[in-house]
Amino acid sequence: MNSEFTIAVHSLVYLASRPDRMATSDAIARNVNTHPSRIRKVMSLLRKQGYIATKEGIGGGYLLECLPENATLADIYRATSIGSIKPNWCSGDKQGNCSIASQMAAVMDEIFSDTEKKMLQHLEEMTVRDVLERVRIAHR
Amino acid sequence: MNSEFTIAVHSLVYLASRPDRMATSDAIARNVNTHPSRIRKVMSLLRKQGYIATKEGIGGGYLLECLPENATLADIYRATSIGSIKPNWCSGDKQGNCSIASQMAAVMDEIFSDTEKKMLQHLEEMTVRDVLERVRIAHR
DNA sequence: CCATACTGTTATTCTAATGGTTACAGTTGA
DNA sequence: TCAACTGTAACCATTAGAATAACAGTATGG
Repeated sequence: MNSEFTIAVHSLVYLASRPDRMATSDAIARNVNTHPSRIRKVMSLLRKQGYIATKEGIGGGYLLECLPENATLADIYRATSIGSIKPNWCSGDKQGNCSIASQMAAVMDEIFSDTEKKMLQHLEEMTVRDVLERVRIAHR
Repeated sequence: MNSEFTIAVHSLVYLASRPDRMATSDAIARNVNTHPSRIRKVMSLLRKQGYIATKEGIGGGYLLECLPENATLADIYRATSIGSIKPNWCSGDKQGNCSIASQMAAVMDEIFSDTEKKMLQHLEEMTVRDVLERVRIAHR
């Protein structure tokens, strides 16, 4: 799996932990330990789904728009990494006349897509608030 | 996810489809569309778990040792790709004193590991025989 | 017992994916 | 208008992944 999911979850948890629920890409990047530009790219995806709002200009940054208990990890996964469970590489040969070689890629595709759905059902049960809780408990 | 899982499933399905349940790495590689050496590497993993037997020397190759209806995709995933759901990249800074930055990696680790377990529960319900069936149905 | 046809494994090379960095235009408030 | 932000795209560096080569080990048939 793609690490933009990790970055997105971390960023939202970080925002949720702040009293004003705001931070700049720079502050988030320092906490996440990556480049501000990468944060901005991921935040862009989250903004398009309405989980955060952006304020440009001086005193700007990112603001958590949703309640931490309403943002599920499934939402975040869908916004950042859908399809990433499937490897890029495909086996077989679609054009060939062997039934296995020609159909395997399509069948595996279905299997990966079904598996991802199950994964999402599980991620549906965890929210940004839950993750923040877990972080705080782990910190003791 | 790692494509060795795909190669392993494809190879086992291919073996299951053969009347004698045998094939050389060369024949499997042609069907899967990769290099024989890669097949041998993956088959080595499957052999260690007892799903196939190897015969070296002339007339040798790989033999399906289990019943196709007993080999689940979860078994194959465990043999080839366990842990591959988790990205290599980790956020935060374990040494730092911010509770979020220092704990996030561990919490995400747990989340990925739980998610992988759910995935395995789903893969548990599909066998090599089922995949072969699906391939045959898709071929019509 | 030797030539042949296999597997097992490691090392090397090539390619694609990923993450880091830079650059710069656009936006906003003091 | 300047300074502090975001939005994006482009580029570079690193790493992971796949293909290939190489060769030792093993079994079989002549």
